[in-house]
Amino acid sequence: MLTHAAEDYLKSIYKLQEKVGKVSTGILAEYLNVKPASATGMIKKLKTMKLVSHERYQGVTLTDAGRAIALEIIRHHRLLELYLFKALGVPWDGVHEEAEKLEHVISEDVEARMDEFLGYPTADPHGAPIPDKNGVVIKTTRIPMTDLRERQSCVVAEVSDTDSALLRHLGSFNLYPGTAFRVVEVAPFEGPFTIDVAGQQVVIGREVAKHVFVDDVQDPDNV
Amino acid sequence: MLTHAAEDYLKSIYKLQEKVGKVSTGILAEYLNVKPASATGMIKKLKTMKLVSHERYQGVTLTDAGRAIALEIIRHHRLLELYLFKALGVPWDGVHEEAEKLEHVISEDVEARMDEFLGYPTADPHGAPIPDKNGVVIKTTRIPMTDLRERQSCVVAEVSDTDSALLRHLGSFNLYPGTAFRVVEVAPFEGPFTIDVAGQQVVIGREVAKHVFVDDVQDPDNV
DNA sequence: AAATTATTTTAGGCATACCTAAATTATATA
DNA sequence: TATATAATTTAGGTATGCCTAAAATAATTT
Repeated sequence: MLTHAAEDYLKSIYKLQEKVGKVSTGILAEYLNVKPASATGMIKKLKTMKLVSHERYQGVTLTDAGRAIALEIIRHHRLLELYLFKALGVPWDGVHEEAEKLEHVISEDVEARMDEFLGYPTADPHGAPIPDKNGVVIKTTRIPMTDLRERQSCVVAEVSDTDSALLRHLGSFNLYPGTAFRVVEVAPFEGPFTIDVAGQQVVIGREVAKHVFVDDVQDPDNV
Repeated sequence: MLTHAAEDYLKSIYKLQEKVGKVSTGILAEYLNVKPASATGMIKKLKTMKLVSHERYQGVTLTDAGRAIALEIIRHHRLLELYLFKALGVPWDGVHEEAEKLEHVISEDVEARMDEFLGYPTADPHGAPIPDKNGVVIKTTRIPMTDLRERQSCVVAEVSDTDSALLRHLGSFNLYPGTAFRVVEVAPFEGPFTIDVAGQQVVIGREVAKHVFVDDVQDPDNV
């Protein structure tokens, strides 16, 4: 069996691979809040287990076996988040931290029961896709909110799950996955977005908008 | 924060203190499946944290602070068992193992939500009492089934939770906490018990009966 | 009381996973 | 191309928590 630390490394390598492509030791260490030397050590260990490929100074890549484990952990995490949210009413800005601890200890049996209870869901409370039991992830188009132009409408698809304060902020405007909004105004010089959510006008700073991803972008009818 | 190992030691010391009174290093080590030398090491560590008292060769005792932590962990464990059983349908012979891992990582917030969902219960699926938030345990009379005599009736109060096969065996006879039965026959020379459970006659071996504790013992009406 | 047996503790090792500091290798700049 | 800078790896150290083997202490038997 893998240690929790090893599982966290595999999960992080997977996420960074998705986000930035090549995963260097330094990037990985920064992401995990450890020193580069520690990352080197774990990478060597994972390599002996054939879970990653690695050539000195060239970055890490997951092997098929490593990716399978990474996706399993991510599935645990996201199912747990949704379960805590729906079954126990844990606020969405708290589920990430909680799931982070539980993902390493939950059994496949309990996971399957939660999956059934939730009706085999495909996204967590932040809109992130839940890999299925075989590690298959459904990828959908996700446009950063910062790409939107004035008068476009769209639906929130996903938001970053790590910053609890950001989530409370977005929650206060009802900006959950599934919520539709329309861009009223984009202030010039990288300024904030004014949007219309269910008839209410709300100002979203650019730094916040960078963490919101949308779907179903529609240009105004009267062009 | 305490390590999982330290929490397990405190919990075990508490349980052994209840069961056998004085807790020696050897007994503790055996209970935890570690060597006596390892137990000595952890006892020293817990002593520096003022969670146990210990004089060389004299056994361990929990301090008030140590007992509070032990009861907190036991509360986590038993609430989790009941939650897994009631909310997710995990069979009662599986909840112990599962809770054993979860008890160290569940937050007070999630625990409070499970407690509310369950309606502030006072016993786990095996009949063991759930300490309240302040560490208060309701103690009730628990007579070993082996003390019963022919024709007495009673109600199952509690069964050992650690042996999964035993639990499946008892479950197959519906011998859950709350189930009433009547002793039909006690075979001589430490032999098995024949009991009547809801009209069905069932034979319970003495070794099994040692792990069943009962309540509400009534002598036959026609004495 | 002395000797044997059992229990407990000390001493020294191993693996995990982190750290800092120094050495190495790669990359960018002059 | 040589040199400065940045990234990565190696080397050596810390803490946890387990182990075995040997020493110390306590309990039991003769």
